[in-house]
Amino acid sequence: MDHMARAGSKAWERHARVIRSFCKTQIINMTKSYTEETMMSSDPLESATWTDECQGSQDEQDMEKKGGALDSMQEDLDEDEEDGFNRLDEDDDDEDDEEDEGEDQKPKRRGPKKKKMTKARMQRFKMRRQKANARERNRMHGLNDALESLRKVVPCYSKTQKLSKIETLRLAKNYIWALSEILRSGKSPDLMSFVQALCKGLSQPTTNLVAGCLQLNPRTFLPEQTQEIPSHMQPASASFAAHTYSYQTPGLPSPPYGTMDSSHIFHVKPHSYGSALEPFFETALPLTDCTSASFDGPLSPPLSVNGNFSFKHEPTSEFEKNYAFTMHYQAAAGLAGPQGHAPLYASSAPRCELPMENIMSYEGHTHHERVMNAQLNAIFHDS
DNA sequence: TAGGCCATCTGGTCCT
DNA sequence: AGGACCAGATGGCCTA
Repeated sequence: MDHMARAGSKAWERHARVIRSFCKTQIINMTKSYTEETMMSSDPLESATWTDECQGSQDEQDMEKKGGALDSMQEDLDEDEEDGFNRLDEDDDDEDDEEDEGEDQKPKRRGPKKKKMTKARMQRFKMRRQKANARERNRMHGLNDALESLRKVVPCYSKTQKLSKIETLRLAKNYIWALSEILRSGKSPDLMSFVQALCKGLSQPTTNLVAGCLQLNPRTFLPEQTQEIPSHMQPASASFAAHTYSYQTPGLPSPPYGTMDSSHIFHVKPHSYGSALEPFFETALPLTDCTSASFDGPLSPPLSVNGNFSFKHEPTSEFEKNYAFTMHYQAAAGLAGPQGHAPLYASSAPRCELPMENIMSYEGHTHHERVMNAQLNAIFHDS
């Protein structure tokens, strides 16, 4: 057993030495490559086999650079071959060097029986690597295309202010959940709760964007950190909160994305929570009159998503109040309560008829608008 | 200038 | 063997 252990140990040390030697060589090669790569030009013939996958000048530049690095590495490896240093495929059963092991020994020349990384093999390796890179690029492009498709069907789309990948996924998840909840309950939600559901777990800029797309003031539905849910909110939206936040996936990254527990959402100041839709309802839109408000003015300007709310001020003029959220609000005033909030999916909940040409894409993406109009009309119209 | 986001390369793993 | 998928590393770009 002792003999076997020693033999194993020796074999392991031999293996480790080979690895150390290889790593040292690779580090030297890579260092050389990176210092030379800016001076190297890529092989046009080789590049031609894969630059057709490239979709932009940036890609081409990147790939040329990397190709140069590969060529440089190739040259270094060729040099190493001549020096006998490049033994990538060493046989582990090499017995003739047991006596000259040392900690800092340079890699020794091996016998001719060792396999070499020949130029042909290196060439094959390079080609394989390049093909794999091209496939990976295509795969990621496909993934990005799919993500772009997703961006177009979630309720907030802008070509100029694209949602990030992670925000797109989160918004899509929220959107799916909200729609599912509507299907499950068969009831129309109130708009604010719907927006809250959409914005759950989103960063502030994305929340701004979504809110702006829906022409809501984020301040009215984004809570502050330290306040509690007003008790008088609970009949109206607490059930929604319980629904909405119970499915929150644990372990979301820390801010800016946040964990979005319910306390994070429903911190609405007592004096303001009931005014979530105030800018839209309080004056020009009598809750019982769903036909009086209509506005055919211009669309609002593009939103800023730079972290500041798009609506930094409450609408002051009748024009703003009317225009800020042109909607019809059918409410059973008595059931909606003084704050105008009814249970989210209650049949008596106020129904919103949203002129979708105003609330969705402000960039005139007609297809997207059609899709979203249909979807949101279905939500806020008679269910 | 730091941090966020992104594209790309790369090596590993699994599957066909 | 080769392709798909994945995650880590890296560097560029942009913005606050």
